[in-house]
Amino acid sequence: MILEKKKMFNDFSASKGLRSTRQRDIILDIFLSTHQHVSVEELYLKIKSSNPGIGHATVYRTLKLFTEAGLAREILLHDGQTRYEHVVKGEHHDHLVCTGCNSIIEFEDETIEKLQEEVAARHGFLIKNHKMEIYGLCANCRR
Amino acid sequence: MILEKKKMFNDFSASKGLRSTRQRDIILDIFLSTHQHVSVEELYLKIKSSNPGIGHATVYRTLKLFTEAGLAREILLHDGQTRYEHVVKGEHHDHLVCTGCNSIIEFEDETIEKLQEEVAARHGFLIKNHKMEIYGLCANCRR
DNA sequence: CTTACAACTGAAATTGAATATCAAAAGCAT
DNA sequence: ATGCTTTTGATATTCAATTTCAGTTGTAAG
Ligand SMILES: [Mn+2]
Ligand SMILES: [Mn+2]
Ligand SMILES: [Zn+2]
Ligand SMILES: [Zn+2]
Repeated sequence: MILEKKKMFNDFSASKGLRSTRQRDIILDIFLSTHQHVSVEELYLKIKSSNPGIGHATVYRTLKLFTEAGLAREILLHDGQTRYEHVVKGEHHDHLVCTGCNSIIEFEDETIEKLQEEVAARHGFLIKNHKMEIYGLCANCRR
Repeated sequence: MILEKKKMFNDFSASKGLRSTRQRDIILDIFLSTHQHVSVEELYLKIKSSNPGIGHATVYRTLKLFTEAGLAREILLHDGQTRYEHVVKGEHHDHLVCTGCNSIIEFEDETIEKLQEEVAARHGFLIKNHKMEIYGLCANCRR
């Protein structure tokens, strides 16, 4: 799982002529060890604690590379913090976002995905990706 | 249509004890005259050209009021610009966003909306609102 | 093992959207 | 008209994110 991701990034680096650096290895390790939907700042602080030398800019740059390489996905919620989640090959999910406690529930719905394809086809539109976020209150926050 | 919106905002203002000001009237007029999905900066520039006195902050503040009043909706795409679109009472739509030419196609799909309700119900989640954006290439940009 | 050079890094500066501040102006109930 | 409160807008500030650039590092060739 983790090795597979590292291989993915190695292959990506090779294909792009990128170099292998200590910083990228460390950032990938720590990213893979975080929970889903980690914010850049959260990740940066976690990295700092074991590797004080690594800079802000490098973390931002490297997360963009992970996204390009297909092992991370950018998430923009409504809190001004960009988050990244882990991409699992062949899987896709969307989000229920609780505005009460900020928790995020993931879900998959094959029928919705199919209908999206149909909508796109009806407009001659070629889908690259999509996002769907449902905002509201989770079971805990409702009562 | 436009009169109805103005009434909506008047009612909202009254209910909140807000005052009626020249600036809010102008901003509402010009907002209602813009295309869908106008960015704050676009709107601000349009306002400036006929009303040089009106400030940046007022435009931001007033758009938030429109959103609260239920006649505008905030849209965050991936270009770092907050956009606002017109809300038509009783209607809802989502977006196909072309990454080639930045055009936006609106669509409605009642079945998808129903399925979202079901997903939420399955998780005991109470929906307040949602957004769905499908990114890709429009018919023109495909070829 | 050098050397050469492009890629990479990180501290610091910069950008840019959005918000906060606060004195002056304007709305409104009396 | 008066008095009080809201609103405004120039300006400052915030904060995430990007850019800059001099120094460092990876790597391929000699
Ligand atoms: Mn997720
Ligand atoms: Mn729209
Ligand atoms: Zn919750
Ligand atoms: Zn297009």
